[in-house]
Amino acid sequence: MEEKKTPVYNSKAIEEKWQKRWADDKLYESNIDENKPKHYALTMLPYPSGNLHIGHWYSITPSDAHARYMRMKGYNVMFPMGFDAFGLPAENAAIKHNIHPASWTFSNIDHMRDQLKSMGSMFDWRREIISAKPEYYRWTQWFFLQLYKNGLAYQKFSPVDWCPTCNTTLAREQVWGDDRHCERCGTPVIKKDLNQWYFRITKYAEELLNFDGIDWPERVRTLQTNWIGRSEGAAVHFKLENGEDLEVFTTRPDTLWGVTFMVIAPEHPLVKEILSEGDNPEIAAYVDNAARSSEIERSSADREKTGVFSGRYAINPVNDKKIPIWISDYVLMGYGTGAIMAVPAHDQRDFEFARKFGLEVIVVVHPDGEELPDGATMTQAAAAHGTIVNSGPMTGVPGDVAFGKVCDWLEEKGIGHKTTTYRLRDWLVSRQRYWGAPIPIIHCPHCGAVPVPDDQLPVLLPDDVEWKPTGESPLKLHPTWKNVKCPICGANAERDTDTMDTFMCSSWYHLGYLSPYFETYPFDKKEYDYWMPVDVYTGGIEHATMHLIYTRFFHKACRDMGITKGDEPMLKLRNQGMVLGEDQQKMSKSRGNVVDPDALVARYGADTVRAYLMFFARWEMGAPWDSKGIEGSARWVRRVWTMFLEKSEKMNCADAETLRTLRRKVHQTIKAVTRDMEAFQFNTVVSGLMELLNDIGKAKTAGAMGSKEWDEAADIYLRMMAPVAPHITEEIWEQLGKPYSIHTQLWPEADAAAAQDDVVTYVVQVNGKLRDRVDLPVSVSDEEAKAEVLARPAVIAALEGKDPKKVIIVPKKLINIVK
RNA sequence: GCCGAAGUGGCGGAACUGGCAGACGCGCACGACUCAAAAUCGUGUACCUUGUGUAUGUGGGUUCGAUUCCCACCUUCGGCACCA
Repeated sequence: MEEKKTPVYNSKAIEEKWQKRWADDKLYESNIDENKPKHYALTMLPYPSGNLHIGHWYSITPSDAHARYMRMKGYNVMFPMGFDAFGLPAENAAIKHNIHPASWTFSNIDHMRDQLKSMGSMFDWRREIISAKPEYYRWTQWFFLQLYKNGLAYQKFSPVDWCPTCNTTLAREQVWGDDRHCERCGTPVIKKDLNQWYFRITKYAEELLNFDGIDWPERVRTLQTNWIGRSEGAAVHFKLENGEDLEVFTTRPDTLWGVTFMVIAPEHPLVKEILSEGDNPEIAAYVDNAARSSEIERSSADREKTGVFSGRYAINPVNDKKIPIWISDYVLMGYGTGAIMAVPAHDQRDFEFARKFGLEVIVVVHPDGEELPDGATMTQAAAAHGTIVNSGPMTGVPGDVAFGKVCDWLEEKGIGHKTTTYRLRDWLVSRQRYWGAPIPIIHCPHCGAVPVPDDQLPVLLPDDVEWKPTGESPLKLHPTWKNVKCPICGANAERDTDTMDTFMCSSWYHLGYLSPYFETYPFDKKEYDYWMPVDVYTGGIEHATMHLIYTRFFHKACRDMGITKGDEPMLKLRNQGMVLGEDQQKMSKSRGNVVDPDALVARYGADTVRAYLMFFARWEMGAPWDSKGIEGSARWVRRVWTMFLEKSEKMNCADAETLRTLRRKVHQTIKAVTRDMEAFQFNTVVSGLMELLNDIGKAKTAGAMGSKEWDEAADIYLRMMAPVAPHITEEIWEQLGKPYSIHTQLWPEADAAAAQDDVVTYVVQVNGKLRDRVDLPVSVSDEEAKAEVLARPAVIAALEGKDPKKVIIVPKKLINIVK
């Protein structure tokens, strides 16, 4: 038999060929085009750790496929990429290998950029930004100064985890073990108070709770709402014996008459005052110890309560009762005022504390429908909703109005007022590290904190720094860098030696892409007006509370300063889950379960790796890696190759029904795949295409190749597959003699008439159990369907001669007979 | 501990608005091709006590009908403010 061999699918050659061609033709460069609707697709930029791992591919590939889909839908799409290049790992590498963080970072970036290019993604590389470049961090510093000049940045003393041996601040990941010791030297960490910069994100707490006009996942909105943690309550002024004020925040002012003691955080100013007034070893020891616990430990509800009596008393302003003030670490300085009124009868934590230290318990709420609890004998805090008792003027007030009545009463008496508190804390931006954007402030003994003048930005990191193995910040140790003249008075002054939290760099990188390293402003306003806001933002769910709140805050603050427009930076957010190792554990070098994408690309080609990553798990869920499963995607990609390029033995001789069925399936698949693309359900995009390929294969066997239905199927199939597998589809497209490039074609539209089924299968149930299936024409009426079904032998048998009580008909789907 | 999410065959997953549980793929089995193997193609594949049978983490509830809604519990994963 004479045979014309189809060339073997060679992923490497094809991918190199098209990647070069696309770059040469500037196929993915995105420029302002007023004639097209714009689409700004943004995906979270990687940290240049050295190697792209499979998680990056998992995040980026579907984002790229969706951006390609939007382009085929007719949008002018921008899909940029960059590197979030400041951060701790570079500094660790510097200390460990005695290499400059910049050289470590930039060589990692060069490698990772090549890896990113191997994915065949539609990045516009002209728009790349690297946050560690002076041309970028110049504007990070400029933004800091804008926030400062507009009263949104301030300095405050606050504690950091500190290693006294290494003489350095430790990040949470550098503190190990239950005894909280330094990862480098094992010394137990201590807290150290440093004067640090904060951004006033709490000013925007209320607005950040509002998600109107943005399409963000419910779970992210919930996480952010809980993170911000709005509580309505009252501020109440207790008096100390010396007449000083001690303010507490309470969500339950209606229980004020049940207060039997107060608790203040170990960091509370009153504690410092007590310690400064004389030796108190017990309190000092307690405070030291509390400083060594993490906040997560301290806020654990099931932790054994500890505390120490302060020796002081306060006066409850509602009844002039003298109550003891205790110090305990279950009260956090960062929430409310760092002082609480304790109502042990109605709060479980207060109750445990009272029982442990033998403090009084007074019941002030009579829970509805229960016996009045006895403070002396109760074994847990009572429900706090019911009628108020034992509460002077408030006795007898029903629970549902007590809150409001007490607040009014407090305001009338001038001892308190209704207020709202948030769990959200201001954003601490100072880092005692080298590899970050220097805080552009000069500290002058006469003028205070003075902004570095705009024309002197950026404040460059000095290159000639020394790396101590202890991790001490080289900016502090540099002999000359910090010494400057005050820009206002000319006196000898010092630069701020701290750098900024890297979340500051990533709060505005979406603006950086608009016009990278623009010289006169952080971005070109023309580009801003065209591209912003971001239309789709994709990235990991782990960023739900921090980065994604910071960037919203940053945008709103900039809006109020006249820099940005609109209320939100990112209209639509979609998050992916995590790819675990084959052992179902988080991938990490130490576990040895890391999957290397380069090896997979070398073996299977980027198209197969892309297809598998989109197919093997629900994108927003993630899943463990399965190294065998990728074979299925490899087979699919190869089958597509032979399906459309290899001539069939039987050509153009299929019967009409085969062709009609083929066409129906093609148009049904357009509907399904389009719906799933819109919904970010990439696994069913690929499975839908696989299913269609199976049907195309049957049609090919039946002789459909060469028909106009076949040509339409091939054309539509390749266009739908192009976002998933951009290289192979471009190659087949070319070999079929179609016009370059497949990626500039339009997305196919389903023909509703062609997609219409001829028959529908009714599911027949008796009492909810499947008893039969009946194929009926689509045009059948409910009554006709019912008659057909009741005549079926299986139904007659199941009814056992009884009359149906009820027949439920779901049109075109199901008939359930209730007997 | 707190906040959030998820539990479906041997495995990853599918099931659109409460309506056929297991699409698609992996794996496995058998067959075709081959001297043979690989690759490819084809067929089959939830379970059992084979029947008006059981089954979507466990136990309850709502409903004609529940993987889907409600309640309680268990397990796993993400975040918890200096990893990014």
